[in-house]
Amino acid sequence: MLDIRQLRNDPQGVAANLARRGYRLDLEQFSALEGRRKEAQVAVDALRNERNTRSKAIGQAKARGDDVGPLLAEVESLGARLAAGEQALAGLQSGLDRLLLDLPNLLHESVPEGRDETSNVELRRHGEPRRFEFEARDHVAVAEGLGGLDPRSASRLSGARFAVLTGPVAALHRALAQFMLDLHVREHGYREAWVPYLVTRQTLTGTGQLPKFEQDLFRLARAESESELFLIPTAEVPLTNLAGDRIFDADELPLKLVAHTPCFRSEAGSYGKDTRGLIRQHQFDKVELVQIVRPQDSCQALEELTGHASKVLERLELPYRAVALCAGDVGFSSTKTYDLEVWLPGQGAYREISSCSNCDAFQARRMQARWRNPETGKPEPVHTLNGSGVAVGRALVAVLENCQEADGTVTVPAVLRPYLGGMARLQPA
RNA sequence: GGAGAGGUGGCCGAGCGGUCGAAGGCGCUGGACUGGAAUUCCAGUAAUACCCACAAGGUAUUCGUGGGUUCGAAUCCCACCCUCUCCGCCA
Repeated sequence: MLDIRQLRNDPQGVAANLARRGYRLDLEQFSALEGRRKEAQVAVDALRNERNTRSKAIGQAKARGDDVGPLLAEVESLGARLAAGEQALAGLQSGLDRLLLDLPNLLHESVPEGRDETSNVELRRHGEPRRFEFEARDHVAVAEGLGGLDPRSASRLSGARFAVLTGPVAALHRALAQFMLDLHVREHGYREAWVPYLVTRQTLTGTGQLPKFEQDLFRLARAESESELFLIPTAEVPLTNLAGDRIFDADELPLKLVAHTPCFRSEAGSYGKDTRGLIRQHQFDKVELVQIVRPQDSCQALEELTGHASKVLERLELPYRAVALCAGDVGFSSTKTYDLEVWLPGQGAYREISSCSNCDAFQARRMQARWRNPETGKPEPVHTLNGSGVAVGRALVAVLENCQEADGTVTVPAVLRPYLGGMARLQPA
């Protein structure tokens, strides 16, 4: 959520910033609505003030033993007028809230211009894509060769975009997640967390997935109850919301959290994209990094967090590149995002495996995550960051494709071997 | 699923129709004391919105959430959510 004060003080500037994303902010609609809301609120406040004053007078008269009949008569029509005013105000307020909740975050000035991913800026490359002396297969072929992928069963159980992994492939998947978690906890100073995979509408509103992107989520309705829960699309949601409704002391920050969770996405609107293999699934595992920091620290924190995610790929010896997302490609809640793209020999392309975002105060304002700024003594929004460290399913794909051998085996990256009982090579069953 | 208790400010906790944004304590901040500190003493210390210069000052809202009763609700009524204790069931 944007700071409504900034929207009032500098509407042109806000509109110009959002325009970089390709988002058109209707300033006239906003200022008309905001003007009417303000008017209604002033009117309602005045009526409530009158009611409070008169009620107090009635109380005092009663205490003295005076006749309150005339006083009651004076107050007779107040209730109806107040109720009408309050109803009008509530209507205007909810319209304004909805408008505000639907506005994306302002972009950081360093975000490059551009409409879509073709304008993203490559920052650096790490590692040389390996030269294969045989034709590199894609991860589906490699995994099936190992007898570790069962697409028929997956679709029989759950339909399209689900996977069943078995044997060495399932073990490799588990090893990857555990390695990442350990790396971030032991070397990068994150606190391990285990969190709910089902969350409320309010929680998803806090991080920005709702109200606008409900079609991307799996929603669970509970029988004979109006209550509902959603499957998390990323651990960013529960982890970041841990800071919600809190006021941190300065010395409690930064708060660095990591969790390994499944993620669930309905992938509405992505029909036909990445239909083969494990790239795009309704369910996948991810190790997620979240930082809650002081506002002055968030830019630096984004660089560090991206470094933490990069380290995963470096330790796995996977070639990757880092890109800065351009204006049109930065997500709703983010002010600035770096993507890490891993080299996939099966596709001959770099594909996203991590996305690291600085959400500045945008999420903090939505969920009331604050810290007490020693300089002002006041509670002020914290800044929140999140990043994949990294997507486990895609890391599995990357290892299978990059570490495959001509004979169909897969060389296990050295850092994963301790998690596989020392196994150095995955063999066909 | 059955029985009971409860949800109040950064935290703990009193209040149970009117002057209650709410006693008391903890914590925090400032001051006194001290060579410096601890202890002690004094004072201050909620958030949000609106008027307004995001100052001072003022108004409104907020005592789990949403409704209701009332001139007036933290306090009474209804529904829902959540927490805790005991019993049952269960990975």
